[in-house]
Amino acid sequence: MRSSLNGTARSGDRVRAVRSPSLVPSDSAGLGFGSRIVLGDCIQVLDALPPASVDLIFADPPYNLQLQRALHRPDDSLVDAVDDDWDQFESFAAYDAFTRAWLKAAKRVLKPDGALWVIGSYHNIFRVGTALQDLGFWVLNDVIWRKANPMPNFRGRRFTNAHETLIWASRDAKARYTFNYEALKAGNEDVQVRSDWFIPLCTGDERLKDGAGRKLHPTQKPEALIARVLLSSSKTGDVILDPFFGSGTTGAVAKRLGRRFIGIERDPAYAAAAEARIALIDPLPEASLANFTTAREAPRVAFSSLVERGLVTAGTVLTDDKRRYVATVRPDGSLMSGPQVGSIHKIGALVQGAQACNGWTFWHVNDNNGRLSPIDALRARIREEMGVL
Amino acid sequence: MRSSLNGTARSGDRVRAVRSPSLVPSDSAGLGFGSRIVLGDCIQVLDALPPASVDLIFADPPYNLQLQRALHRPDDSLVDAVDDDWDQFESFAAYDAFTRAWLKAAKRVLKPDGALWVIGSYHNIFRVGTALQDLGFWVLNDVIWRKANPMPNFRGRRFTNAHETLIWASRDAKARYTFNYEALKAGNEDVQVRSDWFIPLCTGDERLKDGAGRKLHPTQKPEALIARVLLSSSKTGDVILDPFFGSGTTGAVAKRLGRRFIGIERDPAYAAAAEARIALIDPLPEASLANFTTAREAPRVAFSSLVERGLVTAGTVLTDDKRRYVATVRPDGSLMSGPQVGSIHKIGALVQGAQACNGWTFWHVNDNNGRLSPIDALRARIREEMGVL
DNA sequence: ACCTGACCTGAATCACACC
DNA sequence: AGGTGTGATTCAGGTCAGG
Repeated sequence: MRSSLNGTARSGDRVRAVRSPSLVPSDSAGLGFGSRIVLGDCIQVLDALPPASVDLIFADPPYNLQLQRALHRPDDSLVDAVDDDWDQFESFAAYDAFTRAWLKAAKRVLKPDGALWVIGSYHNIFRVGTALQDLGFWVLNDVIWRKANPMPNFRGRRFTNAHETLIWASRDAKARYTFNYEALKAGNEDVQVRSDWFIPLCTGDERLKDGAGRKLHPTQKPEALIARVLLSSSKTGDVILDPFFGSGTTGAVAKRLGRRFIGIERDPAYAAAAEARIALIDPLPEASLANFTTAREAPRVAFSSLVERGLVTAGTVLTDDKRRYVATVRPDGSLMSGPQVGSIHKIGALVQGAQACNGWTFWHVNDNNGRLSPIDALRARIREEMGVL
Repeated sequence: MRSSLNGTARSGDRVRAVRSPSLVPSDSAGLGFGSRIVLGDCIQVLDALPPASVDLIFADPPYNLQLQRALHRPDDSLVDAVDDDWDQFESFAAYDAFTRAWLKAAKRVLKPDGALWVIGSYHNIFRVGTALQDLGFWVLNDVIWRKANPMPNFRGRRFTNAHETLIWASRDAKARYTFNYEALKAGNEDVQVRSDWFIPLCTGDERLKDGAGRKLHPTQKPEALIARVLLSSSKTGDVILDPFFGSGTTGAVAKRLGRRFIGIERDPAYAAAAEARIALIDPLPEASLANFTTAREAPRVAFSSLVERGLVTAGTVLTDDKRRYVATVRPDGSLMSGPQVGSIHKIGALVQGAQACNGWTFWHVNDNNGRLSPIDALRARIREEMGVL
């Protein structure tokens, strides 16, 4: 397999562009001037690049998921798992060795003031972060990608795995890394951008499909995520390197944002799809580059947050407006009526024998004057604090 | 077993309860029955506790590298790349050794089905997560505490560090850990709780002050955060251990929520402040804390018992809710569909060509009005008779 | 054109009691 | 202790067909 990846390379030159490996920057593949996709093993390709030649690296390495068995949704449909060969490692030690090897090679090609982003999940991100630190990278932030629409936990055995983690690190502690603070703040209603980013998954038209209409790549990232990475920590004209290029999202975003890129990918099918994808991208007019706003928070408020903040205390007895029914607040934000436990809505429906009930308007607390006040009034106070109306 | 929890203090031990190290559980310090604060080094105290005696551990370990002079010698630290900055490697190695030592000691005192939470930031959480995995803990989720009111980044050189990371891990991959899924969902608008939690910092009256009005402890965590941890992954009466007790937030929340706790703290001033703080806590009313039976835990009912009791008679034809499939009840409680005979679940799956099927909710009978009613409703009547809801 | 509802899908470490 | 059978469990958002 490995030989086929670079079998066309000349002796002593394992680095080759998918197409037109010219010696000067060109754009015959439509990737943008100075940009290219290189087919091959990422460590070998990195080792063949000149040292200190890259401004920023974005890496989406294998996560080393350790899936035990098939998973079905409650409707019995099968979850399309990431079970590709490239994500299989024998042990944590094997994964660590792989991680240290590519990080070390990546560090060599970074300019002295360069920086690196890596994305991962709890399966691998701790290994990556530890390796980074051991190799002398200097962590600047860990950033949370909060998924707007994550896959639920179908068996109800854990919290919804609703985020992934990115680590942003400079080459070393002395590096004068790029951070476009003012532009980010200006695009964020004049508030500093936080370390938690709320961005939807890559779905719909943005998701690349194969000939049969199936997803081309199992882990394609949303362009909005990469755009925020590049806009925050690179400049126009910078060279961005992605050692696990996959479907080429980094290249697509880099081209659109006026950055150059080097994408390394060992699967020829992915590399070809990426090339075709990126060729269709039109760079944005320079004037328009740095505008993004953070997504609005979902205005949903959990009853449990009222309990957490002490607006309603556990043990409080709620009633309806005519004091016909009662229920007791539990510390987890559920309600109890006799032996029944459930949400404010479920228990509201249950005590009335109704199909459904809006618990926010149904249930009331006694205010200081002995008058009843709906819990919805308390929710409004939380929303005010959140800045959401 | 419970008496042995506090029967190990001997003269010469550095393990000592702050007050009243009695041989039986007591509450002379007002901490709640079975709860206590132990003064001493966390590893030594952990080693003196009986094995497999703790349900849940919550740990907020130090990450300040200056604390390392008190750390233990490196045990199995990995010697790796030769070009690393030696000083830095040394300090990380010392932190790793400390982390592995306390995690190993913590694992010993956990019950087989116990679990552990650790909180940290990008300075230390990767080291902790790696050590956890290497020691055989099984990560269940990483959870993001999104701070409602984080400290801004004053110099404008990074993203606002607006979150901290918690790792929730069971003692090992086989552990049947506690997760109060239904109650959490009920308190969250009937939507399962995600891995990102939005909670304010500990400020105002909740923040403990010293005599001069300065904050008593530099990293006091909000009670709301700990409450969500304990409510999600422990039961009333469980023993919660906090090896870095500090200002005693874990104890305060545990007492309020009807859990027992063991707090280990090496600073007598913190331990004393924690004790005083916790003594003032009133546990919530028992009515709001009662454990309840979830659908998973409800006693099994055999379909044959419905037939035996005449709730369904042999020969009845069952259908699904859309009357697409039929099957006939046999006197032994099995179903027959054509030539196939099997359980309500097996036949339900078979007629649909599905992997699995919950026969209780799939199959229906015609009630007196000619409407369909799931056989699960009949099971509920049996469970009522049994006194279980 | 617009609405409704059925159907599909996403980096997932997703049982457990009983014999 | 290993094999077997029961039976509990999903959210947001997109597409697409049909009215």
